[in-house]
Amino acid sequence: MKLTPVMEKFILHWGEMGTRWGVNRSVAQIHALLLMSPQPLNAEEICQILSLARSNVSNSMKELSGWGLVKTVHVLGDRRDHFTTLKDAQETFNIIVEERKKREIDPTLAMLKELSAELDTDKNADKEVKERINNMLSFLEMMTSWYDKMKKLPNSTLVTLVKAGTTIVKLIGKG
Amino acid sequence: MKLTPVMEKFILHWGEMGTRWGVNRSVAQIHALLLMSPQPLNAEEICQILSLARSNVSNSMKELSGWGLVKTVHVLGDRRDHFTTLKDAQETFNIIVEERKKREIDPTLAMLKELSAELDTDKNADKEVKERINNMLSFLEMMTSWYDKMKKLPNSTLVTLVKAGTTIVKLIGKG
DNA sequence: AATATATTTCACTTATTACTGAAATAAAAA
DNA sequence: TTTTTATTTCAGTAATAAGTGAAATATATT
Repeated sequence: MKLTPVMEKFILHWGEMGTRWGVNRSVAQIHALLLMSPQPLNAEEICQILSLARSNVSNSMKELSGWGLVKTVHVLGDRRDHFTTLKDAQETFNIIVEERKKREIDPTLAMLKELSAELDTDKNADKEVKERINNMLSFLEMMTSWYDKMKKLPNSTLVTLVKAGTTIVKLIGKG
Repeated sequence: MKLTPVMEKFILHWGEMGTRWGVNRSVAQIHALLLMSPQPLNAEEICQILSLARSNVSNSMKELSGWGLVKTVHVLGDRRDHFTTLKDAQETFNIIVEERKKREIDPTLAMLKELSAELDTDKNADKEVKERINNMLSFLEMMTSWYDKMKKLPNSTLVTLVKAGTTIVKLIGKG
């Protein structure tokens, strides 16, 4: 496959953005390439298009699979693995949010709960520190319980909600 | 100031999490320390408590100020700068979201608009590529316009909304 | 102005992460 | 079973980012 200038720009931008999100450039570039590619691509093709080492692609595919962003598919009469990614922005977003929650928010919640418990049994614990830990803990709990409810809704309902925007505020009689 | 075991755990965890979010460990640790500290701290104290070089603290403070997370204050009769951070989880969250939007979403939106325009003037542009770029663009536009509306609301209203959760869905007659 | 203190800059070192290429392993075809 | 093809592992290298300490600059005090 030959990259069009548009594809190339997209891939390069995605690669740079990836680095800001703790995803390495190769991984993000491969994801971007698969987003643009009309067909699934095999590892060899990815190497060639992005000028990456075969081993790098192999590891990157594992990383992307770990995020649930890439699927391995097969082409009739071809032994090699081929890769595709979800093409819908909203679904992609949902997956990334879910993964980040699992990797970053959940451990933080666990840590805060632990600390909160420790502070409860400690008589000379600083009151302010206690307050702040609990403030953080309840904020995160509020957010995650909201998130858990929202993720049960179908995407179409979410879109309706988001588009309704602040008219909801009027319905609920606040603001 | 002497760190309690709770503070220490919190700071170390925050430091690790920072690295996953593209913030370096020192910066995140300093932020965590200021979150816990009852009083504003000067650079020297921060060095000593976290065992960091003076220059590292200097640069980290600049980084944190850039994010709008830290304020410089003064103590009567002391020439040195002292630093504090917002103590409220929700406000902190708001600031970080706003900054990340500015740094990551806005440039991506600009890029997508550019590509979308390019594809419009290109007669042999791949239809699918066009579709995906536009799908992404409209998703991000939807999200940012929603975000812009939400950020105008006072925090208390947001809390009400979040706590209402899916009961809103019933009000709006969906799901 | 001279001295003392506080802060920043910068060249350098150290640590971390990304990437490569060769070798090992796995899987299929002959 | 041997050969071919595909994939992964891994040790080493390259690139990047983080952190240090000395020197320079800035700011206040005497």
